[in-house]
Amino acid sequence: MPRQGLNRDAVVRAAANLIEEKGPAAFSMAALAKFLHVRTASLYNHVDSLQDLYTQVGLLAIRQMVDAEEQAISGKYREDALTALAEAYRAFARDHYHLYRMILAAPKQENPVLEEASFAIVRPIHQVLEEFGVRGAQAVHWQRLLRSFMHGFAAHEIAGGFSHVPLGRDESYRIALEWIAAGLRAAAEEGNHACQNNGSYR
Amino acid sequence: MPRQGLNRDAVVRAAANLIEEKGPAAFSMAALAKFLHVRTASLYNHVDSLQDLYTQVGLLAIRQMVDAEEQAISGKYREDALTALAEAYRAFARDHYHLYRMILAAPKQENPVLEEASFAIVRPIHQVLEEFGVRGAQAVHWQRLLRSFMHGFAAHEIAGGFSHVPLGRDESYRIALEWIAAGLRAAAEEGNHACQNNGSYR
DNA sequence: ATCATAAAACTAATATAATTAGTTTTTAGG
DNA sequence: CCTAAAAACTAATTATATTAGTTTTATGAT
Repeated sequence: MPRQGLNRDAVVRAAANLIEEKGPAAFSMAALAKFLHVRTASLYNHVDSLQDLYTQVGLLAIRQMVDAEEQAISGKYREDALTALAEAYRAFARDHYHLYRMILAAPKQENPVLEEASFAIVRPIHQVLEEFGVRGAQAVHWQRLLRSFMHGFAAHEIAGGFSHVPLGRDESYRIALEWIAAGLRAAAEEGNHACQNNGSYR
Repeated sequence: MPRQGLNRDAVVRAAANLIEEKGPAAFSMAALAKFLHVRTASLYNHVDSLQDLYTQVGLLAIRQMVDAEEQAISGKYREDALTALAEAYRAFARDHYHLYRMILAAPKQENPVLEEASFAIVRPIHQVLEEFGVRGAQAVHWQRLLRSFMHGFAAHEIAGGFSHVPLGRDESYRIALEWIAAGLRAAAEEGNHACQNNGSYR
């Protein structure tokens, strides 16, 4: 048994690759073990359980996604940053869609690690909103709108839910983002001279 | 063996109930069989496979959701209809969130049945857009925006992704819908006196 | 160099899952 | 009342995750 030199990280990365390549349906401890030229039981030296492995893969996916987002917006501002962010989000979901699913597929109970990591996904979004001058409570509301839209669009695109009509999805995405950008400008404007009615937004 | 009087429909409904109650993790052919006071193998008289069962449960969920949407908007118009539709969508996802997941969890390959049924989910949305006077290509784009937002919001809410900040999610939802309504009014307006530039939207 | 120890692999076994084949029982219609 | 299809059953197969206990390999201290 020539030692394989595995560790937790290598196992998680291999799992992510395998899931991304063949899909989660084809994934199993046995499949991963075969891929790594190791017996199934050996994986438990590095990983607590299949659930644990899934959690780790989810964390990895989140980190990759946040990286992509931050890279996309670096050096860009306002509308450009918004477009770049949204395009990066969509591209990641499209190109790594098995991984993308695992991010939100994690059960909401427990998993404080994943909870915290998914917090990181919001940071680039808030940065863009900040540039638009949208702050405070408004920033929370608009972050939710933007994130919901991006995720929903990606989810439908992945599931093939937009394919009935051949009309360009790129076009749909662009139009939606333009309207959201207009909303951000309006919200920033409103936020500027709104000091007396601080409690009621809009 | 006092015959249980099962049929395809009863099995599917029981599966849906069981999944909704205990979650998909606790679901299995064995669990369903026990619930129905039947041996596991007997289920295969009514259902081809676990996959088949999942597909059927997904179809059932879609039907229930469309019903809820149509009931919500009946007798309402424009902004009222939009609000009612969105609220019904969100409520369904919240109250039946295990079922809601199965709607989009279906693999995009095969499953023409489910593909067709999910088409029905769009109909109520288009009806609302029609009332706003949004038609043609615009209707497709705005339907995608609205549907993406509703799904994304529901998905994040279900996953607990909005809970970090205690700021009201109801408020966020309301604000977003108001902005979308404004967009629909603008799109309808633009659509009315746009006859020469038919090809480029916005 | 050697050797003790912890980690990393292994073998073997258990429990549970989905699924299929083949058999018996029930029930509804002629 | 009897027959044939449907609905239940038993039993077996294959695959899964997981655990216990064992052997091997590196590595770091002597």
